[in-house]
Amino acid sequence: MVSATPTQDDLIAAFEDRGCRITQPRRDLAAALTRRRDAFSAEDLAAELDGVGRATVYRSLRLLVDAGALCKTTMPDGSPRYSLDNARHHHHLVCADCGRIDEFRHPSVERMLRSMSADIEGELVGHRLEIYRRCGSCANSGG
Amino acid sequence: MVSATPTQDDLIAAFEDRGCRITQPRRDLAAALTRRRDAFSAEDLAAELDGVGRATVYRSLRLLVDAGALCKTTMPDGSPRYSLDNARHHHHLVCADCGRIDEFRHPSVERMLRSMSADIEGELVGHRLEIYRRCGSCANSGG
DNA sequence: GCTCTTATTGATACAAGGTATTGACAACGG
DNA sequence: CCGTTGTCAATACCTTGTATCAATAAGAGC
Repeated sequence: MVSATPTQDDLIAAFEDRGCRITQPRRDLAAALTRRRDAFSAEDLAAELDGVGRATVYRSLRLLVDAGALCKTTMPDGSPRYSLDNARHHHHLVCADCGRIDEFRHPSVERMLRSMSADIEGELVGHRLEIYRRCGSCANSGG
Repeated sequence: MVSATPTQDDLIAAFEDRGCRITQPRRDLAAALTRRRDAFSAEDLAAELDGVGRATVYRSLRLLVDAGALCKTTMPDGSPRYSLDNARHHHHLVCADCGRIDEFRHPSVERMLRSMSADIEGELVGHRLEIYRRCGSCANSGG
Protein backbone atom coordinates (compact mmCIF):
# COMPACT_ATOMS: atom_id res chain seq x y z
CA MET A 1 0.00 0.00 0.00
CA VAL A 2 1.55 3.22 -1.16
CA SER A 3 -0.17 6.13 0.45
CA ALA A 4 2.26 8.92 1.29
CA THR A 5 4.71 10.41 -1.21
CA PRO A 6 6.49 7.51 -2.87
CA THR A 7 10.03 6.63 -1.82
CA GLN A 8 12.73 5.46 -4.18
CA ASP A 9 11.77 1.89 -3.33
CA ASP A 10 8.15 2.57 -4.20
CA LEU A 11 9.22 3.84 -7.60
CA ILE A 12 11.43 0.81 -8.15
CA ALA A 13 8.48 -1.34 -7.14
CA ALA A 14 6.33 0.46 -9.71
CA PHE A 15 8.79 -0.63 -12.40
CA GLU A 16 8.82 -4.19 -11.06
CA ASP A 17 5.04 -4.35 -10.91
CA ARG A 18 4.94 -3.65 -14.60
CA GLY A 19 7.39 -6.45 -15.29
CA CYS A 20 10.26 -4.11 -16.02
CA ARG A 21 13.88 -4.84 -15.29
CA ILE A 22 15.58 -2.80 -12.62
CA THR A 23 18.43 -1.12 -14.42
CA GLN A 24 20.95 1.47 -13.30
CA PRO A 25 19.34 4.28 -15.32
CA ARG A 26 15.98 3.52 -13.70
CA ARG A 27 17.58 3.46 -10.27
CA ASP A 28 19.23 6.82 -10.97
CA LEU A 29 15.96 8.22 -12.19
CA ALA A 30 14.05 6.97 -9.16
CA ALA A 31 16.67 8.52 -6.88
CA ALA A 32 16.49 11.84 -8.68
CA LEU A 33 12.70 11.81 -8.48
CA THR A 34 12.54 11.24 -4.74
CA ARG A 35 14.98 14.11 -4.25
CA ARG A 36 12.51 16.41 -6.00
CA ARG A 37 9.70 17.84 -3.90
CA ASP A 38 8.48 20.12 -6.69
CA ALA A 39 6.97 19.75 -10.14
CA PHE A 40 9.49 19.44 -12.95
CA SER A 41 9.75 19.19 -16.71
CA ALA A 42 11.10 16.10 -18.41
CA GLU A 43 13.92 18.13 -19.93
CA ASP A 44 14.99 19.42 -16.52
CA LEU A 45 15.14 15.91 -15.21
CA ALA A 46 17.03 14.68 -18.26
CA ALA A 47 19.56 17.48 -17.84
CA GLU A 48 20.05 16.52 -14.21
CA LEU A 49 20.55 12.85 -15.06
CA ASP A 50 23.89 13.07 -16.81
CA GLY A 51 24.66 9.77 -18.48
CA VAL A 52 21.02 8.75 -18.80
CA GLY A 53 19.66 9.21 -22.31
CA ARG A 54 16.87 11.61 -23.05
CA ALA A 55 14.71 8.89 -24.57
CA THR A 56 15.17 6.76 -21.47
CA VAL A 57 13.98 9.59 -19.26
CA TYR A 58 10.85 10.04 -21.37
CA ARG A 59 10.20 6.29 -21.51
CA SER A 60 10.60 5.95 -17.75
CA LEU A 61 8.39 8.92 -17.01
CA ARG A 62 5.68 7.43 -19.18
CA LEU A 63 5.99 4.10 -17.41
CA LEU A 64 5.69 5.77 -14.02
CA VAL A 65 2.74 7.87 -15.10
CA ASP A 66 1.01 4.74 -16.42
CA ALA A 67 1.84 2.96 -13.18
CA GLY A 68 0.24 5.81 -11.23
CA ALA A 69 3.43 6.78 -9.42
CA LEU A 70 3.72 10.11 -11.22
CA CYS A 71 1.25 12.71 -12.43
CA LYS A 72 1.55 14.67 -15.61
CA THR A 73 -0.11 18.06 -15.31
CA THR A 74 -0.69 20.85 -17.80
CA MET A 75 0.38 24.39 -16.99
CA PRO A 76 -1.79 27.35 -18.02
CA ASP A 77 0.38 27.85 -21.12
CA GLY A 78 -0.08 24.20 -22.05
CA SER A 79 3.39 22.97 -21.15
CA PRO A 80 3.53 19.72 -19.17
CA ARG A 81 4.95 19.15 -15.71
CA TYR A 82 5.53 15.95 -13.78
CA SER A 83 5.11 15.48 -10.05
CA LEU A 84 5.15 12.62 -7.58
CA ASP A 85 1.75 11.14 -7.03
CA ASN A 86 0.44 10.33 -3.58
CA ALA A 87 -1.97 7.85 -5.14
CA ARG A 88 -5.77 7.87 -4.76
CA HIS A 89 -7.73 9.79 -7.32
CA HIS A 90 -7.23 13.53 -7.17
CA HIS A 91 -6.90 16.67 -9.22
CA HIS A 92 -4.35 19.44 -9.27
CA LEU A 93 -4.10 22.94 -7.98
CA VAL A 94 -1.58 24.69 -10.18
CA CYS A 95 -0.15 28.06 -9.23
CA ALA A 96 -0.24 30.17 -12.39
CA ASP A 97 2.70 32.24 -11.07
CA CYS A 98 5.27 29.89 -9.55
CA GLY A 99 4.10 26.63 -11.10
CA ARG A 100 3.76 24.91 -7.77
CA ILE A 101 1.43 21.93 -8.00
CA ASP A 102 -0.63 20.64 -5.11
CA GLU A 103 -2.82 17.62 -5.05
CA PHE A 104 -6.34 18.29 -4.27
CA ARG A 105 -9.39 16.22 -3.48
CA HIS A 106 -12.81 17.69 -3.11
CA PRO A 107 -16.07 15.79 -2.86
CA SER A 108 -17.81 18.28 -5.12
CA VAL A 109 -15.80 17.05 -8.09
CA GLU A 110 -17.07 13.50 -7.90
CA ARG A 111 -20.52 14.80 -7.06
CA MET A 112 -20.43 16.90 -10.20
CA LEU A 113 -19.38 13.95 -12.34
CA ARG A 114 -22.15 11.78 -10.93
CA SER A 115 -24.68 14.49 -11.46
CA MET A 116 -23.55 15.02 -15.04
CA SER A 117 -23.34 11.40 -16.02
CA ALA A 118 -27.12 11.18 -15.82
CA ASP A 119 -27.42 13.93 -18.44
CA ILE A 120 -24.67 12.79 -20.80
CA GLU A 121 -25.30 10.45 -23.67
CA GLY A 122 -22.77 7.64 -23.86
CA GLU A 123 -20.36 6.26 -21.34
CA LEU A 124 -18.02 8.46 -19.32
CA VAL A 125 -14.45 7.23 -19.70
CA GLY A 126 -12.46 9.91 -17.92
CA HIS A 127 -11.89 13.58 -17.33
CA ARG A 128 -9.20 16.16 -16.97
CA LEU A 129 -9.43 18.94 -14.43
CA GLU A 130 -6.83 21.49 -13.46
CA ILE A 131 -7.55 24.42 -11.21
CA TYR A 132 -5.31 27.44 -11.76
CA ARG A 133 -4.77 29.89 -8.94
CA ARG A 134 -2.24 32.20 -7.39
CA CYS A 135 -0.91 30.30 -4.40
CA GLY A 136 -0.62 31.84 -0.95
CA SER A 137 3.05 32.83 -1.19
CA CYS A 138 2.66 34.30 -4.68
CA ALA A 139 -0.38 36.29 -3.58
CA ASN A 140 1.57 37.68 -0.62
CA SER A 141 4.82 38.46 -2.44
CA GLY A 142 3.36 41.33 -4.43
CA GLY A 143 1.63 41.50 -7.80
CA MET B 1 -24.86 38.99 -30.69
CA VAL B 2 -23.38 35.75 -31.87
CA SER B 3 -25.18 32.86 -30.30
CA ALA B 4 -25.40 29.92 -32.71
CA THR B 5 -22.42 28.39 -34.49
CA PRO B 6 -20.51 31.25 -36.12
CA THR B 7 -20.85 31.85 -39.85
CA GLN B 8 -18.04 32.95 -42.09
CA ASP B 9 -19.14 36.55 -41.56
CA ASP B 10 -19.00 36.09 -37.80
CA LEU B 11 -15.42 34.87 -38.09
CA ILE B 12 -14.51 37.81 -40.33
CA ALA B 13 -16.16 40.07 -37.77
CA ALA B 14 -14.03 38.47 -35.07
CA PHE B 15 -10.92 39.54 -36.97
CA GLU B 16 -12.33 43.02 -37.50
CA ASP B 17 -13.25 43.40 -33.85
CA ARG B 18 -9.63 42.87 -32.97
CA GLY B 19 -8.56 45.58 -35.42
CA CYS B 20 -7.18 43.09 -37.89
CA ARG B 21 -7.13 43.56 -41.65
CA ILE B 22 -9.36 41.31 -43.70
CA THR B 23 -6.97 39.55 -46.03
CA GLN B 24 -7.51 36.80 -48.59
CA PRO B 25 -5.82 34.13 -46.44
CA ARG B 26 -8.10 35.03 -43.53
CA ARG B 27 -11.15 34.89 -45.79
CA ASP B 28 -10.07 31.47 -47.05
CA LEU B 29 -9.48 30.27 -43.55
CA ALA B 30 -12.86 31.53 -42.33
CA ALA B 31 -14.54 29.77 -45.28
CA ALA B 32 -12.74 26.51 -44.51
CA LEU B 33 -13.68 26.75 -40.85
CA THR B 34 -17.37 27.23 -41.47
CA ARG B 35 -17.34 24.23 -43.78
CA ARG B 36 -16.06 22.11 -40.89
CA ARG B 37 -18.63 20.76 -38.50
CA ASP B 38 -16.10 18.64 -36.61
CA ALA B 39 -13.05 19.20 -34.48
CA PHE B 40 -9.78 19.48 -36.40
CA SER B 41 -6.07 19.81 -35.91
CA ALA B 42 -4.18 22.87 -37.06
CA GLU B 43 -2.08 20.73 -39.41
CA ASP B 44 -5.18 19.28 -41.06
CA LEU B 45 -6.51 22.74 -41.66
CA ALA B 46 -3.16 23.96 -42.98
CA ALA B 47 -3.03 21.01 -45.38
CA GLU B 48 -6.52 21.84 -46.63
CA LEU B 49 -5.65 25.49 -47.15
CA ASP B 50 -3.27 25.16 -50.05
CA GLY B 51 -1.53 28.42 -50.72
CA VAL B 52 -1.97 29.67 -47.16
CA GLY B 53 1.19 29.42 -45.13
CA ARG B 54 1.42 27.21 -42.11
CA ALA B 55 2.44 30.10 -39.88
CA THR B 56 -0.57 32.09 -41.05
CA VAL B 57 -2.91 29.25 -40.13
CA TYR B 58 -1.46 29.02 -36.62
CA ARG B 59 -1.50 32.80 -36.20
CA SER B 60 -5.13 33.01 -37.31
CA LEU B 61 -6.23 30.13 -35.11
CA ARG B 62 -4.67 31.85 -32.14
CA LEU B 63 -6.43 35.11 -32.98
CA LEU B 64 -9.78 33.34 -33.25
CA VAL B 65 -9.27 31.43 -30.02
CA ASP B 66 -8.39 34.70 -28.26
CA ALA B 67 -11.43 36.32 -29.82
CA GLY B 68 -13.58 33.50 -28.47
CA ALA B 69 -14.72 32.29 -31.90
CA LEU B 70 -12.82 29.00 -31.62
CA CYS B 71 -12.09 26.59 -28.82
CA LYS B 72 -8.89 24.71 -28.36
CA THR B 73 -9.43 21.39 -26.62
CA THR B 74 -7.11 18.65 -25.43
CA MET B 75 -7.66 15.04 -26.49
CA PRO B 76 -7.07 12.18 -24.03
CA ASP B 77 -3.60 11.65 -25.53
CA GLY B 78 -2.78 15.32 -25.03
CA SER B 79 -2.98 16.43 -28.65
CA PRO B 80 -4.89 19.64 -29.32
CA ARG B 81 -8.02 20.08 -31.44
CA TYR B 82 -9.85 23.19 -32.54
CA SER B 83 -13.59 23.57 -32.90
CA LEU B 84 -16.06 26.36 -33.59
CA ASP B 85 -17.29 28.01 -30.45
CA ASN B 86 -20.93 28.83 -29.84
CA ALA B 87 -19.87 31.44 -27.30
CA ARG B 88 -20.94 31.60 -23.61
CA HIS B 89 -18.80 29.82 -21.07
CA HIS B 90 -18.84 26.07 -21.43
CA HIS B 91 -16.76 22.93 -21.25
CA HIS B 92 -16.21 20.07 -23.64
CA LEU B 93 -17.44 16.55 -24.05
CA VAL B 94 -14.77 14.75 -26.03
CA CYS B 95 -15.41 11.34 -27.52
CA ALA B 96 -12.34 9.25 -26.75
CA ASP B 97 -13.02 7.08 -29.80
CA CYS B 98 -13.98 9.32 -32.71
CA GLY B 99 -12.71 12.64 -31.36
CA ARG B 100 -16.05 14.34 -31.74
CA ILE B 101 -16.28 17.38 -29.49
CA ASP B 102 -19.54 18.73 -28.12
CA GLU B 103 -20.06 21.80 -26.07
CA PHE B 104 -21.51 21.22 -22.76
CA ARG B 105 -22.97 23.37 -20.04
CA HIS B 106 -24.10 21.94 -16.75
CA PRO B 107 -25.00 23.85 -13.61
CA SER B 108 -23.15 21.34 -11.48
CA VAL B 109 -19.83 22.48 -12.95
CA GLU B 110 -20.17 26.06 -11.80
CA ARG B 111 -21.63 24.84 -8.53
CA MET B 112 -18.55 22.67 -8.06
CA LEU B 113 -16.19 25.55 -8.78
CA ARG B 114 -18.00 27.82 -6.34
CA SER B 115 -17.99 25.15 -3.71
CA MET B 116 -14.28 24.52 -4.14
CA SER B 117 -13.21 28.12 -4.21
CA ALA B 118 -14.21 28.44 -0.57
CA ASP B 119 -11.74 25.69 0.35
CA ILE B 120 -8.82 26.79 -1.79
CA GLU B 121 -6.10 29.05 -0.49
CA GLY B 122 -5.22 31.86 -2.85
CA GLU B 123 -7.08 33.38 -5.72
CA LEU B 124 -8.64 31.22 -8.44
CA VAL B 125 -7.49 32.39 -11.85
CA GLY B 126 -8.96 29.74 -14.13
CA HIS B 127 -9.56 26.09 -14.80
CA ARG B 128 -9.43 23.47 -17.48
CA LEU B 129 -12.05 20.74 -17.67
CA GLU B 130 -12.58 18.13 -20.33
CA ILE B 131 -14.96 15.22 -19.97
CA TYR B 132 -14.00 12.14 -21.99
CA ARG B 133 -16.68 9.66 -23.02
CA ARG B 134 -17.67 7.26 -25.75
CA CYS B 135 -20.32 9.10 -27.71
CA GLY B 136 -23.64 7.53 -28.67
CA SER B 137 -22.65 6.44 -32.16
CA CYS B 138 -19.32 5.00 -31.03
CA ALA B 139 -21.02 3.10 -28.21
CA ASN B 140 -23.53 1.64 -30.69
CA SER B 141 -21.08 0.77 -33.44
CA GLY B 142 -19.44 -2.02 -31.46
CA GLY B 143 -16.54 -2.16 -29.03
C1' DG C 1 -7.74 55.96 -58.43
C1' DC C 2 -3.23 56.41 -56.41
C1' DT C 3 0.08 56.69 -52.79
C1' DC C 4 1.95 55.55 -48.49
C1' DT C 5 2.19 53.31 -44.21
C1' DT C 6 2.18 49.34 -41.90
C1' DA C 7 -0.09 44.98 -40.85
C1' DT C 8 0.29 40.70 -42.82
C1' DT C 9 2.19 37.11 -45.52
C1' DG C 10 4.89 32.76 -46.76
C1' DA C 11 9.24 30.71 -46.15
C1' DT C 12 12.20 29.21 -43.20
C1' DA C 13 14.57 28.37 -39.01
C1' DC C 14 14.02 27.22 -34.54
C1' DA C 15 11.99 25.47 -30.01
C1' DA C 16 9.76 22.25 -26.85
C1' DG C 17 8.19 17.90 -25.92
C1' DG C 18 8.12 13.49 -27.26
C1' DT C 19 8.43 8.84 -30.21
C1' DA C 20 10.74 5.40 -33.54
C1' DT C 21 14.84 3.10 -34.80
C1' DT C 22 18.94 0.73 -34.11
C1' DG C 23 23.18 -1.56 -32.81
C1' DA C 24 25.30 -2.42 -28.38
C1' DC C 25 24.76 -3.95 -23.79
C1' DA C 26 23.33 -5.78 -19.50
C1' DA C 27 19.56 -8.26 -16.50
C1' DC C 28 18.40 -12.20 -14.96
C1' DG C 29 16.38 -17.05 -15.71
C1' DG C 30 18.14 -21.38 -16.24
C1' DC D 1 28.09 -18.54 -16.69
C1' DC D 2 25.62 -18.34 -20.75
C1' DG D 3 21.84 -17.02 -23.87
C1' DT D 4 17.76 -14.50 -24.44
C1' DT D 5 15.71 -10.46 -24.66
C1' DG D 6 14.50 -6.17 -22.40
C1' DT D 7 16.79 -1.93 -22.14
C1' DC D 8 20.18 1.43 -23.28
C1' DA D 9 22.21 5.80 -25.56
C1' DA D 10 22.33 8.10 -29.66
C1' DT D 11 20.14 9.87 -33.20
C1' DA D 12 16.71 10.92 -36.46
C1' DC D 13 12.35 12.28 -36.75
C1' DC D 14 7.55 13.96 -35.56
C1' DT D 15 4.04 17.36 -33.85
C1' DT D 16 2.72 21.67 -32.44
C1' DG D 17 3.77 25.57 -32.47
C1' DT D 18 6.68 30.54 -32.37
C1' DA D 19 10.41 34.01 -34.13
C1' DT D 20 12.46 36.25 -37.94
C1' DC D 21 12.40 38.63 -42.09
C1' DA D 22 12.08 40.36 -46.71
C1' DA D 23 8.20 40.90 -49.83
C1' DT D 24 3.46 42.05 -50.34
C1' DA D 25 -1.06 43.85 -50.00
C1' DA D 26 -4.82 46.35 -47.00
C1' DG D 27 -6.90 50.17 -46.54
C1' DA D 28 -6.52 55.25 -44.87
C1' DG D 29 -5.95 59.63 -46.78
C1' DC D 30 -5.79 62.47 -50.50
